[in-house]
Amino acid sequence: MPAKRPPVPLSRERIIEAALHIADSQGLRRLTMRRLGDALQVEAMAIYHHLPRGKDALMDALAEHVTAVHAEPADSWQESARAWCRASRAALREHPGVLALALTKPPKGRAAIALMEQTEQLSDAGLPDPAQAVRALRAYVFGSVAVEVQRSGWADSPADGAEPWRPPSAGGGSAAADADFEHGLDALLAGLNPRRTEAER
Amino acid sequence: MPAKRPPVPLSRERIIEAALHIADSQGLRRLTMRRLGDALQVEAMAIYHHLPRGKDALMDALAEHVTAVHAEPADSWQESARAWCRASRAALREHPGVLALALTKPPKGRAAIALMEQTEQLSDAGLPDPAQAVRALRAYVFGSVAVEVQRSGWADSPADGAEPWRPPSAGGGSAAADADFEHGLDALLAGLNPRRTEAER
DNA sequence: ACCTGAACACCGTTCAAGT
DNA sequence: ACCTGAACACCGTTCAAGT
Repeated sequence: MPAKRPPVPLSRERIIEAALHIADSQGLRRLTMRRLGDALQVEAMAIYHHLPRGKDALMDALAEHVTAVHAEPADSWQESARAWCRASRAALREHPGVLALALTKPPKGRAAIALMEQTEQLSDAGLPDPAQAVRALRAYVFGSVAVEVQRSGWADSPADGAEPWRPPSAGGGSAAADADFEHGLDALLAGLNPRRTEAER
Repeated sequence: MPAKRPPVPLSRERIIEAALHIADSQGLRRLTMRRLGDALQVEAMAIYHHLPRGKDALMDALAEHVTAVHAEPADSWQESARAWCRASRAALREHPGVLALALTKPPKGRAAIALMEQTEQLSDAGLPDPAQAVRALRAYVFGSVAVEVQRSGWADSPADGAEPWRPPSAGGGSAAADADFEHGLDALLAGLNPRRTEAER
């Protein structure tokens, strides 16, 4: 019987991946340094070598991971905004276990950079207050995902599956939620428009 | 020297009040059964007599407390909706320490009842899909409070004051946030309107 | 009925030590 | 450089016991 040497060395990425899996399948309160070590086939203390600030650093990294979305600028600012709103929603929905962190922790690192890029895209398109527009769009994504995940009852039974998460498919399920999201997004984008009609007459 | 007998007996209300104070001033992660006991001048184990399911029950109670807002029905459904949106926002802003719970935990008890009341108010006003309207309004409140609290950097320094919380008053502070909120709320309410103009012609 | 004390299993983090 | 083992202070929760 061959002696087991850790096949793949520990890394920040592998730690975050494993942490997301635990949080999504068992809930944030069960995400523990020791359990995380077990999942990675390593003593919990080894994690500190890759995340020096310990659990706080882990929480920050999780929030950043699920919140730092990048989307290529499109033809119109509306399409650009639509793209990263959809991407943000998808990322948040995929990881309900860290949603509380994502909605609550101020953006840092790559998340903060992504925010700046988005603001710049809207600024280049000539929007009068691009920062405010980005805030409004972020608020929309945050709010709709929060309500959707709340409604799914995820927080009540976070121990069912190992997969990312599947909204209750029958009756008021994912398709209706998607339609609601797109509909509200359209309305918001229309509201953000520097009302061309008014200026033209 | 008179012997100190606990002056006021422990109660569910006093426990929740103290817990909110700790969460808002020090952060949710520092809200501990033992610390809570200290704040209440009692051994931690005494709390279990009033909250049998322990810390889980406490978390539920906190989410419910900050999320169960009641507002009297007004003349129009718009004014009713405006009233409880404002009340919800105020309650959430007052307690940033439990915002993560409020946005994440499915509504129970008085919170669920408040939701039903709101749906009924919109239903009585003849809105085609009152449940969806309530969801949209809730999402709006959740999202705007989330970005506002995030922006305030509260999660980065939850140890500064004992008072509920004061948004950074200078430069993009509370007044601008209020105006943004009202403006967006107007737009949303307009969008929810069963477009009278279209039906009339 | 309401609270305490001791106990148990578990947690985050440190530090010296191993390789 | 990367990981382990032992240790420390702290945590949630139980249970029998006190009043």
